[in-house]
Amino acid sequence: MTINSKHCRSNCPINFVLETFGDKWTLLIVRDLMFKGKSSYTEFLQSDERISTNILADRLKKLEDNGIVKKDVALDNRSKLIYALTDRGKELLPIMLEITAWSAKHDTATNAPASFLSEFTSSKHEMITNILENLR
Amino acid sequence: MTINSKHCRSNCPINFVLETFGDKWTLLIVRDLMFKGKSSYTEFLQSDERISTNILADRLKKLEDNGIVKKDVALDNRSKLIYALTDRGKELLPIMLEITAWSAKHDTATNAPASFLSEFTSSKHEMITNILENLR
DNA sequence: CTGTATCCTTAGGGATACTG
DNA sequence: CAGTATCCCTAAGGATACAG
Repeated sequence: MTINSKHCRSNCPINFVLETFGDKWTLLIVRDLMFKGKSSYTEFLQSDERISTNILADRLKKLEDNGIVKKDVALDNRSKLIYALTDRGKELLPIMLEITAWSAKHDTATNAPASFLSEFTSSKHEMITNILENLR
Repeated sequence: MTINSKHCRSNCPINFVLETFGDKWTLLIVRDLMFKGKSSYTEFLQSDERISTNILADRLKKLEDNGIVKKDVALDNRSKLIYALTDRGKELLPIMLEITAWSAKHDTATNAPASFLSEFTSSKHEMITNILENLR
């Protein structure tokens, strides 16, 4: 499957991710799934950045269309829907960690744990496999 | 220096980069500086994605304000201006490479060299120091 | 709980002309 | 060469009400 097969400004790989993630909201949903243990619509709504309901619905749909997120009925509660990252979505992890590292280094106000930077620098690979194991 | 000290939706590191790069154009300028050897206003204008002149001026200004890009007079031609990445800008390289790798894996139309993925996977660190050396 | 629908406002962006 | 200045238009986004 090719993402955004319809309209692409160029065939550049950087531009490719911009077509999907080049807005202020999409990546926050990925973050919530990847690091915050969130999986439901209402949980996404409650993030600090206060996404509005119509934007959230739109971005979730696009993420599904692009094969980054999948939606399933909860096993324990049939009226509840569960969002999760697909394998393709999980593979965004190295990007997300590099972003976190860059921010942690350059933004004094960032809330990344102080230990993160040194841990990431010294054992990047172990950290990635570790997190991936805990992502179901 | 703290980027975006004025208005921040949250103190999350992911959100932090979104405040600067969460649009369709900013990262393309970084790409042009980092990988395409571009350094002048007119060179940026000529990219495949066809940025318009007012948007380019706006994004260059913001990148300067955020300490990611610096502007200098050319040594050989005093009426020519040269843009370059600051150290902070160069430190975006790991993010850019991870983005390229993800795209190369998931977009069949991407124009990243076929060799890139295997080279990046096997010798990430060497690749990064190599590129950094050639970035002046 | 998970969205739609609607309304309204603003920001982003294209095109083009012009300038020191 | 490196931008400003305009004009205009659309997409993005906030608020809120409503619905299966």
